[in-house]
Amino acid sequence: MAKNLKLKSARAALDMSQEELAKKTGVTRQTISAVENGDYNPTINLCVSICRALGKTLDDLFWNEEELK
Amino acid sequence: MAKNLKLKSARAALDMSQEELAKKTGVTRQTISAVENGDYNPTINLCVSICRALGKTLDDLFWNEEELK
DNA sequence: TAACTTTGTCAAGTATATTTTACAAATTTT
DNA sequence: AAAATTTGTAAAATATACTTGACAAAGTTA
Repeated sequence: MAKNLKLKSARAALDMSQEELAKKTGVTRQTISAVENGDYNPTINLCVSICRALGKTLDDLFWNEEELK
Repeated sequence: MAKNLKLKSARAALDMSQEELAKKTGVTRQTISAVENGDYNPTINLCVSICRALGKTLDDLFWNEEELK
């Protein structure tokens, strides 16, 4: 799976560490790392929590228009 | 968890059965039923597949602006 | 350069998403 | 009304999301 660079940069834009984001979303730092690196397939609830913590929407962070698999 | 009525109605608008949607998204009919009825928390990949099958985006079907939990 | 923070990763465990099989209720079609 | 299709649901099994603990590699700050 591909890295999620949109997520990574949205977090960087807020100068927030993976640990901080993890705490805000109620999940582990390792989980945030894995999501950013595309190591697996998070649940929609986690995706929504991440979006809320970063002031973004699902389409902003988890939707890729191009890759029409 | 709440029912996903946006999904249910998007599918109805295409006159597509749960079975058809299940086939298109590579998942079981029961899984589609469970997602529509809010019985659990699907993975983002499944949500994206569903969106693609219905010609919608994640924000269309899985984002609720109001409930700012 | 040395302390400190941040990030990647791994292995073993737990929780839960998804499958399979199956049956009944509800809806639609004939 | 009967036949056929669609949907809800349930129990047991499997796959995988997520946790915990831990260590090393980068990156940042003093």
